[in-house]
Amino acid sequence: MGRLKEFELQEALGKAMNVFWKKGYDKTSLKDLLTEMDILNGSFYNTFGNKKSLFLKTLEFYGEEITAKRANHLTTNESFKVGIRSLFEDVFKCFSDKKTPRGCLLVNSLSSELLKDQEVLNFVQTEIANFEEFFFIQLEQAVDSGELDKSINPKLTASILVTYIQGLMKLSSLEISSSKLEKQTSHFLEVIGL
Amino acid sequence: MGRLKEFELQEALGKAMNVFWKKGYDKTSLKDLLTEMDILNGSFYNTFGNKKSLFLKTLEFYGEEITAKRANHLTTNESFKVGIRSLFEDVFKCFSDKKTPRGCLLVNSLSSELLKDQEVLNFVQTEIANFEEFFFIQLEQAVDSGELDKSINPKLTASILVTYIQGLMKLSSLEISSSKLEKQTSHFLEVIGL
DNA sequence: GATTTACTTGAGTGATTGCTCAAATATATA
DNA sequence: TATATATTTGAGCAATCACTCAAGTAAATC
Repeated sequence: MGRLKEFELQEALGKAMNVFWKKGYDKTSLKDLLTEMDILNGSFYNTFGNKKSLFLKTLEFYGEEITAKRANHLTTNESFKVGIRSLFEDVFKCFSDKKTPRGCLLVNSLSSELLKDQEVLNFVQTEIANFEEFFFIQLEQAVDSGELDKSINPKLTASILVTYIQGLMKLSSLEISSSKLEKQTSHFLEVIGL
Repeated sequence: MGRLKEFELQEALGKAMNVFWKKGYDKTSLKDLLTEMDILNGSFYNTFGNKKSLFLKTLEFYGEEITAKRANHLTTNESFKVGIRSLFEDVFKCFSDKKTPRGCLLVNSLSSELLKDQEVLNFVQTEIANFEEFFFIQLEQAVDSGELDKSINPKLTASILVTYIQGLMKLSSLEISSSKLEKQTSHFLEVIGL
């Protein structure tokens, strides 16, 4: 059965994700990745194929580890209003956390050139669409149950939320004051009726 | 007084901006720039110093050429409501225009690594702050004149607008359907009372 | 213990990166 | 027309890029 792997795949993937998150895809060199993942050239290409292929795997990892956990705030809390605030609280907590890179992997690491790659573009589009769909379902439930006002349009509100969050992630990577973003978000939620 | 320049500075700057806009800072090579600007190595370094210095100049150029013209929609139209819709119309027109790169130069070209450069970060932060301040002033006027409801908070609304627009730019670079973004934006404006 | 198989190691690939520099060229002034 | 000065030209720099490959090593199976 041959020699055993000397590193844990999930652990290495997590470390790679952090590098891409912090430096962006283009500015992350193989040397950066190998150093952080603590493996050598051969092991890398043997396991992950190439840089882009690893990147796609870290996008998947991000979806499972980060986005999914954030979505949980909506499903585990008793109401949408409480849940969505809990979700944003989590986002802002990450902004202050020095260990977590600011912003969102999707926002930070994707260059225009990289998005010309159909495989990457498709993956990201799907990820965004899923996130929006998730919001939509949660919003619809909250409207149907009477928690939220009937005047709220779940479809459009879901897409507005996604757009706003993308902007928030961008601004946070511009080192805009976290408390400023927190205040405006709180106001934003009230104004759109959530 | 020596030999004359064989290219127009503003024209070359505009061409450079388009390359950065389309490919992002990192993925734009000097070869890309020289080809598009139609000048040679020496002329480049003689005139612009280096790649980063040119980039900062194109950011300035973008502020004057693109952002300023968009701001005009608010000052030349008779009301804020009409003006802001005219501004967004302009943005969406650019999304459909094949010649203009999708999204915003600031959103597309800035990598996390580049933002670690204090000069770049400061410039972008100021640009964003100015844009927000402009919205604030226009909103305040519209509220004072009675065009907009007194319940509208000009400061917070201005920052929400900036965040939303940043998100819109990001999503447009992800090739999200322009008509979808147009519909949700129209709804967004109504919901926040504009 | 021999063989097979998978992983690790590290030197090395050609291509590309941003940038330098000396020589050639063109223009305004003396 | 001669001189001073600014721009253009293109070869070439060291560094870095993603990636390859052959040799070495460790484990499972026979």
